[in-house]
Amino acid sequence: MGNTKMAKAPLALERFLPYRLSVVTNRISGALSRHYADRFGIGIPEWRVIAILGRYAGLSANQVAERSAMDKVTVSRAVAALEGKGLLERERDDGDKRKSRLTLSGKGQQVYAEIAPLALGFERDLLTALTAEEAVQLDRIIDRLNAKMDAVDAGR
Amino acid sequence: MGNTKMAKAPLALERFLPYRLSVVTNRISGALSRHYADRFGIGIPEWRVIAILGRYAGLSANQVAERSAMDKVTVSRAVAALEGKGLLERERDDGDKRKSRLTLSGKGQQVYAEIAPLALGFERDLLTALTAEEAVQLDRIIDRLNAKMDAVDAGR
DNA sequence: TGAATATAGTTGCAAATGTAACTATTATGC
DNA sequence: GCATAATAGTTACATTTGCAACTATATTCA
Repeated sequence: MGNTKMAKAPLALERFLPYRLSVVTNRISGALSRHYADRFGIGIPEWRVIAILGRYAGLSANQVAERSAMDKVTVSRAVAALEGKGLLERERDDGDKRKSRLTLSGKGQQVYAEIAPLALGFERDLLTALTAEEAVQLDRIIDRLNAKMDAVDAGR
Repeated sequence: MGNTKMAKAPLALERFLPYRLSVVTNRISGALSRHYADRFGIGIPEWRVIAILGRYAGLSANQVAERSAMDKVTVSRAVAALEGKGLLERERDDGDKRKSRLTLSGKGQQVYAEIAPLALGFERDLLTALTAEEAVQLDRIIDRLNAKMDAVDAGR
């Protein structure tokens, strides 16, 4: 104990995990969003709402927020934007008038049908950078980091 | 071939890698930045500039931008903010008057000396969620994804 | 019942960020 | 050596985002 040679690990930003994660993630998100921003004129929040509703029609805005890990303000604005573009319809819930059932319009479903394969193609291409094993590892690692963040958030 | 049962993989947002990466990364960045935003009143770009200059004093703003993966506008604003807070000093380069040598002031070095261990501690805690092996895997995976994005960017 | 509390969703305002245009200085090529 | 192009850094503007406050409806429980 008290090894006097023990230097403090220096902080090298380029080796710092949160930094590294942030850089690579932003590069990936940026490239992906350029795809559909260019072609469809929609941003990430709108795309997420479409992706959710494409699979689970009739959710409320709050349910979309939960499933998309976005806060309700972001969802509210994305929903308003999509409605304005005629891609989404709201229907007031009769049981609880605070809520709305959200569904993609026909046009919205068309967009979903075009974007979903595009997104999956992007993901497939991205995964060519990894071996099948690494893809599995990454998946598990993300789960563990999320679990860790759950714990961190819990103590707050 | 032609397996008629082969359904198109549906797009499940919660399994979609760019989405998963984005969510976990934002959680981590958010938690980390709360640490030093609360205590030191600085944001991520400023923190990155401090981290770089703490190790490499005298770089120009552009060199900081390269090493921190931020664009030059972001760096310019972070530098101006840090200068305003008295954490950083600029010295016009005599050879090339467009450039400045950037260094942390004494106060800036103090802040660096406080934040660096805090950040490393956060990283260490985060890594308790992973085995040593997984940490190595994640490192390699990030490198490969970055290399892939290099290739993507090159074809642009 | 009805006052207090909680929930769904929206809006307003301020801060953060990105793109493009701009200034100042330096390098290049004819 | 001068016109053109490149580079360092800043500024302006438009967009995005996040937080807090707000409206409307629903729930609780005294």
